[in-house]
Amino acid sequence: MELQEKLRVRVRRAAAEKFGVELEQLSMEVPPRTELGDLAFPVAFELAKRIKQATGEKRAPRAIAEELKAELESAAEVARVEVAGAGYLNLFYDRALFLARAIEPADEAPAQTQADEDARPKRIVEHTNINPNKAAHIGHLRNAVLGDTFIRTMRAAGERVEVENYIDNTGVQVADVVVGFMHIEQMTLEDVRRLDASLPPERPFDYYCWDLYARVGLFYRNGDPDAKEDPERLKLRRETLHAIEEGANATAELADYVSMRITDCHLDTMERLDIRYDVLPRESEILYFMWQRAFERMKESGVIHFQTEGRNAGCWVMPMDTHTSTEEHEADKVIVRSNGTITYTGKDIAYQLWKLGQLGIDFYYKPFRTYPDGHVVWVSTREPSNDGGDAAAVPHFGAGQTVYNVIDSRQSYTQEVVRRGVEAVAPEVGEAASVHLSYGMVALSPAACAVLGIELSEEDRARPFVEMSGRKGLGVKADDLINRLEENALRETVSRHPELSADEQREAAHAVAIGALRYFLLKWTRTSVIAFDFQEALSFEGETGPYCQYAAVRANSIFRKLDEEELTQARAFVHAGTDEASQLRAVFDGEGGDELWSLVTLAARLDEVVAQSAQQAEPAVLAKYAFQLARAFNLFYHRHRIIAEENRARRSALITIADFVRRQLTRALSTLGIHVPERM
RNA sequence: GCGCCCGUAGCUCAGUGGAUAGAGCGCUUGCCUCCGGAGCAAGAGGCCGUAGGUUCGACUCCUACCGGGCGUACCA
Repeated sequence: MELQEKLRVRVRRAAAEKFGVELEQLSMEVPPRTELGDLAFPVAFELAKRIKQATGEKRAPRAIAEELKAELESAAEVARVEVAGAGYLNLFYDRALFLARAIEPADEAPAQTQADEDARPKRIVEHTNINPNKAAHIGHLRNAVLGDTFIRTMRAAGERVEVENYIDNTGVQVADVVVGFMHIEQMTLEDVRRLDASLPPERPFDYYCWDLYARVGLFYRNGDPDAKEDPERLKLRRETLHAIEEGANATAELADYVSMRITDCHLDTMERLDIRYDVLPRESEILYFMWQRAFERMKESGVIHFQTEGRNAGCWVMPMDTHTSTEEHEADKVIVRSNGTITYTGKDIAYQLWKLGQLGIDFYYKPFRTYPDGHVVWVSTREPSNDGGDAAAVPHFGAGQTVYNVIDSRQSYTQEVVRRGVEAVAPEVGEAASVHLSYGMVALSPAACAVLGIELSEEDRARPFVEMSGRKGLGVKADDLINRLEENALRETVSRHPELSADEQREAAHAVAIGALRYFLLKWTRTSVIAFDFQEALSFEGETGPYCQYAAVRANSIFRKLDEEELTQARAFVHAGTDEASQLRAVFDGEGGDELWSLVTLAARLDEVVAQSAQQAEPAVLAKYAFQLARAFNLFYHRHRIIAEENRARRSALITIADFVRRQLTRALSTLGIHVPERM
């Protein structure tokens, strides 16, 4: 990276000296093939244009490139420079020198004190956010894996990040399940507790609620899925919702039990995927602590007003000039309903203002769960905690500089409203502080529907995919899919490695299953809709996580057979004097040298790919890179007998390259949340 | 109607304004002499939705059109 910056400066200086052109921007690219060079500057095209503009003189890009060539060639790291194509300036590194530098361990970052850490700008990422009323499905998994990987990528790029998982514990969806327990099953809180304790581990509480939630949907329709909802029965939902908001009654207690138990189940599911959180802000506390202040600020800023006429009479609304009124509805967005209750969007604005430190208020917290490594997830509470021990131990949450909300693209309108609300209340923070990390939904392919035994309507059959629906109980549960992946991986591991203990086999199978799942969810760019297909999701071959893991495992097996001493010697050879360097150059210049070299430059690109992936908030960039690197390594592995190589220079090169690539690949996978097992 | 997203190989998808548009799956054909075949290699397969424009240069940017998806709630 530093080297590239140095070369950039040289080109810019030469352009100024020889042609009198100051280039503010200078693009660099990687040539399509190694034989063309390691770095290309299309600068001559730009210069030709600028010279013509300034003087009217027409100069050939190739001739311009020729004039710049010498300046680049004089750099020590550069072996040679060629002018190619219509006028590219293509640069070739000194391969021996480059390899020696690439394998040097990165400088250790100086240890930070807590005070230093607290002073750094904080990014907040909110993800998962599953309604706590049923088991998580694969759509929720895409959200969580995307969010978690984005966090890992930002941390790898050196950022300070806080992870939040918003719990909508007082919403309609929770109320629906409570209606189910109370009015379909005629259960009290004690009954539900007893039921929960009696459920088998393979059909836990969140699974039970999944089915119950679907039954409630039918209940509202008097048992006919195609019928309209019965207003009498919907009244039960309204009453339940009201009781939950009121608090301090049996219904609210049941709702609290349900939502927290389900949240616990969700955290269990996410823990299987190595996904963890710092804090769980709940809607109940946002309403209790944050709403009044946020409401006042919105009124003061004039971003919302009280509507006295029309369809929205009696509501507090935010005008949305990006939208137009239609026959069905006004363009304004309702924030407070005419009955005085607050819409989801209203609560979301309050939450967002808190996340950006704009309300000057905080929640109370208590520990929700402690992970095996001691990390604590906190949950917001109304009262100071007395079971949490030392209040000073609570980290300072919120007040982020930038907030990323991982939410699917169907909610982009709501997110736009939130952003505008924040911008109006806190112009100094502005719209830029709120980022909607939008992604496409996970739908079911026709084949997946067939597997699940879902009967499709004629209309649905004509479509490429079918939307999942929690309300209808239509979808693939996250734990079911993970279970199937683990079963398949275990079967494979047992047959490949009968010599391993059962624990080791299970551990390897788990790593493979998670690798497969995380990679499957990350390989698509954010905007694309995933049409979920079992065969594809369960595959361990081709462009998959296990393919990448396998490459790293094979690399590790080389070093199991090699002495520690041999690696040290190989590295010493690469680092040694001019004589060894010229022998190394000969290796790269010899047959298959370009292929070896392209593997080195690809592996060396990890840091810039991580930076790019973080900057674009696009984990797929890193996922594709990991796959590409694994593919290149597999080819290398196939072509070269590393341990058997007798030529000293060649052997040293092969060993250090294999070691370098496995370290970079392992780091890339780890940033994707994919662990490399010992054997698989 | 309005807003956002998407049309690239048989299928599913990558593709910073730049050089010969790539991958996986599927299909055809080869490869265990071992550091692991969850692998490697080769082959077939493309008016990059259509038509204009900008540019030295367009899959990429702009405009129009055609086709698809999702929003556009006093649901969350």
